[in-house]
Amino acid sequence: MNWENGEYRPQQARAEARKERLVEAALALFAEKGFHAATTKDIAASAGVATGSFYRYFRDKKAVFLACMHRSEERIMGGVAALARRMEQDRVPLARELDRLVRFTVEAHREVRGFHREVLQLLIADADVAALARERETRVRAWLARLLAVRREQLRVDDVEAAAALTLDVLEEAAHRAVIFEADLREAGLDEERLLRNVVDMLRRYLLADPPPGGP
Amino acid sequence: MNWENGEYRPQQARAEARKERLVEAALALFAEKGFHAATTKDIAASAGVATGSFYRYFRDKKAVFLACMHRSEERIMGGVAALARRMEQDRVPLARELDRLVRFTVEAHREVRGFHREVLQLLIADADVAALARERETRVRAWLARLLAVRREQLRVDDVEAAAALTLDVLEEAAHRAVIFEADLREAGLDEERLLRNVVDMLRRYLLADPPPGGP
Amino acid sequence: MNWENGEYRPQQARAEARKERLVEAALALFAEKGFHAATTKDIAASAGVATGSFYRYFRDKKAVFLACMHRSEERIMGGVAALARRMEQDRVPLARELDRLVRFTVEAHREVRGFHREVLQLLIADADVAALARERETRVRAWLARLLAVRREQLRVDDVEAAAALTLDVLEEAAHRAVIFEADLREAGLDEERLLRNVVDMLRRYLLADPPPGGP
Amino acid sequence: MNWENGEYRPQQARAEARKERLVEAALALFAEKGFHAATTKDIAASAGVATGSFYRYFRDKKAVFLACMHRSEERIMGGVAALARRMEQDRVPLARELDRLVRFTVEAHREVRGFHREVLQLLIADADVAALARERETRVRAWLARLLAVRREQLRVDDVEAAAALTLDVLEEAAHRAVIFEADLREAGLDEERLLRNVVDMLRRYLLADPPPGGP
DNA sequence: TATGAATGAGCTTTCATTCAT
DNA sequence: GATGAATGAAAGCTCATTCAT
Repeated sequence: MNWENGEYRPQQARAEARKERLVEAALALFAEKGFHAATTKDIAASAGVATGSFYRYFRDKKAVFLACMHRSEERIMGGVAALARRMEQDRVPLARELDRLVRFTVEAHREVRGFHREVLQLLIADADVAALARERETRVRAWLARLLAVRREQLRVDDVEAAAALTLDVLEEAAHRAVIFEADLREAGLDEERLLRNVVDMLRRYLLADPPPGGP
Repeated sequence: MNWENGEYRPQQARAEARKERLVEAALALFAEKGFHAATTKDIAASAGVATGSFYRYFRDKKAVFLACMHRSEERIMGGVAALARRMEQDRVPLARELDRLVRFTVEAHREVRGFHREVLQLLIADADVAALARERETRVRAWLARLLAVRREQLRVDDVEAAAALTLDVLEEAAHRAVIFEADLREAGLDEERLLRNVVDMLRRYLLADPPPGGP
Repeated sequence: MNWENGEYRPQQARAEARKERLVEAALALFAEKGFHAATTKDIAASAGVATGSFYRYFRDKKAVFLACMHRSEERIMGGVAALARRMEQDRVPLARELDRLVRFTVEAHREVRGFHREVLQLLIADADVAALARERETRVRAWLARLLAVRREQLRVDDVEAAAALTLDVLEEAAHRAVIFEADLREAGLDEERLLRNVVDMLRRYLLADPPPGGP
Repeated sequence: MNWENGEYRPQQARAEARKERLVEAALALFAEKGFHAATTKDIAASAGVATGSFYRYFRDKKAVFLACMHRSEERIMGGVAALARRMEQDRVPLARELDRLVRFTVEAHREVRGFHREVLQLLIADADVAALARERETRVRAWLARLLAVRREQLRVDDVEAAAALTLDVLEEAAHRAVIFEADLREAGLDEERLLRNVVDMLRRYLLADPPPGGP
């Protein structure tokens, strides 16, 4: 057999597809109903497999949650890598890159959605979840810190570490607002575009030595 | 009888005190263990009443959660009102008020802590929770929008609505970071003070027409 | 609360009766179907209570099994004590006492029956069961050793310890045969009386310096 | 096809070897972990065949258990036959033959060990197991009865049938004690040798018209 | 009215058995 | 024929809710 971290590593294409479907189903259900409310039966049924089959691929419910976290990270990091490549190819001023970054973060979160909430939830209770989440955070933060560091001459802030951390927080929070609570936005008489323009403006003012003139 | 929104409105002082204790106990347990892990038996026992008595005061487990949300709002809004009064009494430039606001938000969250996490959790699955949360948000946002509006001459942003919304998001997110994930902060080589100074700086640059010179 | 060794010690008469019924039902079902085949649902239903109620009285399935062992021991030891008293009152030659002992052992086992088999079964897998069983054995063996020791002048064997152990084995085995496998006996063309007379005869020849003349 | 009593009767040598291995593996696992704890997956894996192949050779789990019983009987009866032959060759007094018989029984049980326990277990719940066990018992008892009958002039008991039955019981019980519960023996301050000498002594006193003088 | 024992639906997980490959 | 992944019924146990006292 071929087990690793409570997950079965399938050799065959069909098995891989099945496991894929299970992770996908779990991701959706965790996002929709939360970790506790989403039952393994639900997940299996939603993936079109029998209850027992779930346990061929994952040692227990937590294992599939961790797999979902990995999946979610892959997506985010895949996007981040693509973005980084694009930024490398056509160099533009940081002011415009910040705009891209904000738009990208929102799009990336649109897929991961409610699942993130569950991670925050289990973070407290479970050490494995906490470790994985922190690891991911650290990686993204490091990437952003490097990004800022190599553009230091454009910055007004000295403390690049702290700036990266706060920028990331703002990006995430804005994405949450835009994606998860669109209803809130509407009720507040706002819309996504108006919010995001303000976010970009705020980050520019905060980070850049020479922000573009004009408000959001 | 006198039921309202799944809660019993007690006439007698003793009953009022009991209900009080139940909400208090629930708030603590929800924050500590989460909505699902905190059992009604736990809550009742922790409040010093019998399991069955719980259901004299609340229609079900969700009802006490909503009551906790009200309680949590009362606290926040009480603090907000006190802050507003203080701001009214000794008028200082918005730049300094922003500093106060950030510190206050962190302190306010320190008390409500884990419970907030649960609200975010149930927000998605439950319409009542969502409605209540939105209502609260709206009220706080309106307050902040008014605060900014009357200091319009100090602002560089025109869209006060959007600015209030974004400012609130940043405040909340920063509070979460500072209060809930201190461990993360430490691991990232940061500390609360460094984070908060950056938050204040960012908000000043974003909001103020004439921000104080110097970085965070 | 009042928990002890995975068992709830009820204060009230009604609760006591319920627990009683549960132990009784468990004893019967374990004897009839074995530990694994007897489900907690079965036990609860057979005792006339809900599944969940089972777990108010016993921490888990093993706990009720241990309770059954205690119950079974109480019965055996109660009988042994009564027998010992009777033996004390009207002193008769050991030869006749052995007859009594055999008859008594059979009767005692008739009640406990198949449950004993389960004890033997779980003995191997579970340390708690093993400890309890060994303790009981030791106590009975000690009692029998004392019985023989004070009648030493009637014995032909010197090694009272070993004699007591073997006698006990023979008693138990004979009781099993007589009680559990009556069908076997019948098929073998035997009957209980014929078997027991042989047992008594064997023990007399083995133990007594001066066994009564004549065969079984 | 060629099915019989839930077992497939293979024609080919390779298939025969496979079935053999399955029975052997099952025997070991039943003895080690018990009927319920030993899974068909375990058994198949331990025999080096696929899970599904198990069901080509046995209708279900019970079928392999019955096959194990047959296998166990073959062993016992093989040993009995060998013993009988040896007894036929060098005729010695029954007193010495009893000693051999006791030692032999213990050795025979040492191999079958835990499996016997499982038979006792399933005996009650399952008619087929009971029938098979009874059949085996009957055969051995008949053999012992014949053995005693042809040595009738050395016996003090008349009822050879009953004597054979009881002797067998004692042999089995002693073997159990000696093999399975060595720990118990030690705790009781005894050892195997001391127990077995007493058993031989007891059987001699019980069976023989002219037992050797001296105690165990 | 307050109590807390009783309820039972529903959860996660296991495993004898089947069946597509 | 052999394989081992897939199946799903059923296990032990929990807990929101009810109800007799």
